Amino acid sequence: MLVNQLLLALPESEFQRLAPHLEEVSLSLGQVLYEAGENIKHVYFPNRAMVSLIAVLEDGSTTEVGMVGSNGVVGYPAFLGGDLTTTRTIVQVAGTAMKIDAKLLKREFYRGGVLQRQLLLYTQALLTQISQTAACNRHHSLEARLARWLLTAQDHTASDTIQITQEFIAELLGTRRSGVTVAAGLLQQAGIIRYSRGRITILNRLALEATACECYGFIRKEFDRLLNEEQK
Amino acid sequence: MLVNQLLLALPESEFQRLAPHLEEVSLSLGQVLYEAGENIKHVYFPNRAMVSLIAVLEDGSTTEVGMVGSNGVVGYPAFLGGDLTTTRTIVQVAGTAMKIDAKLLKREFYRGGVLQRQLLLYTQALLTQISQTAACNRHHSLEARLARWLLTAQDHTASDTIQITQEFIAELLGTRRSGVTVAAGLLQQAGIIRYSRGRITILNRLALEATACECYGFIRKEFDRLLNEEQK
DNA sequence: CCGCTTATGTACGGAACCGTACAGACAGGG
DNA sequence: CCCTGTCTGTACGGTTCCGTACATAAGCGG
Repeated sequence: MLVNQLLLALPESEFQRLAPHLEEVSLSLGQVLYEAGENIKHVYFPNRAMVSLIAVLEDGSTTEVGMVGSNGVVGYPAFLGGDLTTTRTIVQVAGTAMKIDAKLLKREFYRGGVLQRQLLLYTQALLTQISQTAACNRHHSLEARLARWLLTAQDHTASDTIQITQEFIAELLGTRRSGVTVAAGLLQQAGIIRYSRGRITILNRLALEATACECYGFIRKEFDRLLNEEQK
Repeated sequence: MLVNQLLLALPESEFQRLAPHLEEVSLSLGQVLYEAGENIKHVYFPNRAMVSLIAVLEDGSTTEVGMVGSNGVVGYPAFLGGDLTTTRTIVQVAGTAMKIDAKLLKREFYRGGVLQRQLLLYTQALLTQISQTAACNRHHSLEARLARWLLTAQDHTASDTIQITQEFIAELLGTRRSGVTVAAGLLQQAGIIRYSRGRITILNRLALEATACECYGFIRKEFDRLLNEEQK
């Protein structure tokens, strides 16, 4: 079902131009949408799925720089014009997305209109998210960053359980797996989450918010400002 | 003198539309172009000046997320549409810039054309820069990041001396001043730089490149690809 | 030339995290 | 029901960097 907010914000006439070319596809957990350096052929508008943008360093170490959910779009190089992406892009929470040919979207983008405006606003929101993440990575503790990640992940899903192993979280946070085990253990002991073999359940969201760094609220607020204001 | 590459890349006709509204202003060291959260009234196209985008956390700690020189533009929220900026923006290397009213630039941007294309390509380059910085901040040592910063700063200036105190570098790298002293001391002992009361001279650029992390070359290559390719 | 401000050098205990290793615990297939 | 692969818990020395403090040095104004 189409729930992507960028698409839903389009006026009927603009949406009808895209509609024939939108294909609903299912995104499965772990699916790689693009590898770093790859040419973008398709753009995805997630519906209740969540996708990570991951920077990959030469030694193979990784860091998640952005998370895209049903309020966003995956594949910004398609409309910004650079074509190639520099971040590995992986499905983190399974779901569906509306898929569209990159060149076609680019053509529609250059017509201007609400589509263009929405995509540019989303780009700015993403810039804020990534910028804040860069600062967060310098200043905030692993536990705080883990809490932030869990909150954001939950925002992008309906449910309060997330399927992901500690190994994978470690790659996103750019740290060791055993570090995640310790941090997650603290949260679990405090009764904030429950953890078992690749399934995390959030038990106490308020406490999680208290543990997370400011970056969670900061980014969320900016997304609201940029993307939800006009729906009033 | 106008040397900003984004403006120079415009065809004569487009440039003439902007020209009457462009004002050459001098940017002095330490000048704050925008504070975080501020509404953007003017956009700047630097000429041989360098400007830092700085994320500011609640406790006042800071981290530089991007550096803009004469190949770029300062004030992306003006044309992306979000108006407000979330990063403090400071002149790091004095020089001049072409200044233009934000609303006016936005209007020209929405006409499409080469201006729009150039600004969007630059936005993608900036996204790459910030993303890489986020990963860099997790994985690379202070010394490597310092070396990268010096190289990038030199790229944005004509000369091989940079005016900046260790205190200020510390704020950009998101670390302590005394940490910078140690890292800079290592570079100085190796004969790579010379340092004295707010003036750094780069003596051996090749050695500096060997010390810097991969992020320097990675970002530079992507900027070349996106912004210099079409001038062929 | 003196004194003051600003910039840099250095030190030191402590915290967070790394790299690595290994043990235990759980789930699913044979 | 056991075996195996996967996931999680834990440990430990080492490293980097933090927070803080204090000392030295370089320039500038008077």
